[in-house]
Amino acid sequence: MPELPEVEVTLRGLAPQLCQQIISKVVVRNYQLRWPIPKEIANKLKGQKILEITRRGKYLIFHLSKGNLIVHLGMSGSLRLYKHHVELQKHDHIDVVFENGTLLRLHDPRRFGAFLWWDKDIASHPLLKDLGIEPLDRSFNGSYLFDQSINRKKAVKLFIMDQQVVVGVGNIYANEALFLAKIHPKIAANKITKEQYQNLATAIKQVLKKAINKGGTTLRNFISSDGKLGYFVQTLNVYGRGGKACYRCGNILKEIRLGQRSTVFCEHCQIYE
DNA sequence: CGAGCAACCTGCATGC
DNA sequence: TGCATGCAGGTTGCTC
Repeated sequence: MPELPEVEVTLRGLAPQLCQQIISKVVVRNYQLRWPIPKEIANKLKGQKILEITRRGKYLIFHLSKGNLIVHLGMSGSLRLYKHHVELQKHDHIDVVFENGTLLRLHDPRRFGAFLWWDKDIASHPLLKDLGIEPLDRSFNGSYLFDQSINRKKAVKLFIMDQQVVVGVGNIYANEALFLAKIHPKIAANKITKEQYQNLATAIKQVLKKAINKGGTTLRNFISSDGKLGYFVQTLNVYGRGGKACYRCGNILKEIRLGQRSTVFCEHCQIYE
């Protein structure tokens, strides 16, 4: 499921319910995620209070009394809260039970997610320490992208999906943002002007914020719901629309592969030069 | 630095 | 109906 907006929506759904709650039990049914879940995780987490939940890129960070729980949803993961008993579904790998009876359940069919313990400075974690800036921060703007692009010859789409440049821009929203900014995905990053990067930064913020807001509208269903969160609620201009007509000019949208990822764009609106 | 690929997994759509 | 193929929103890590 998740790009940044889905993770942010998950965070907003969980935080009000879980902050100040104390973990009474953790059940792990499958330890094999992207990295093996630490064997001692259940004992480690038991009795700890959730002080705060934050997000860094696509990572969720549960700040506990004695350290941090880092969760990544990978390609297919989701976290859901339940107030009452529900039937176990296939791929429900982890349950975190709280003293007030609330259940937090991780579901992840492809098991590309992560569930890790870290009791040192959170910023120093190997998975987090090299991450780029947050796209919704003020410091993320055209000048930043332009400066970062000096000497970078890779395709601009891969450049904005590089988590060391800016976090949270996944394949769907990279396609969408480039369409909005009228930039061809294959242009070398260092060939793009500062003005174009200003448009691109604006487009990225716009696409992400819109998705978060749409996800937010389904938040009321967050608890014990089977409704799908976030995705595809907003209209996608290009992603998944290869071979169909461009909404802006009617031209047939082209689909190519870039870095093994599906890339869709309009050859008329997004000029390659 | 960057392009390309393989890997980690399951589910789903497609075509024969 | 069954089976093989290819693809999917992420990320690491290797080769050349």
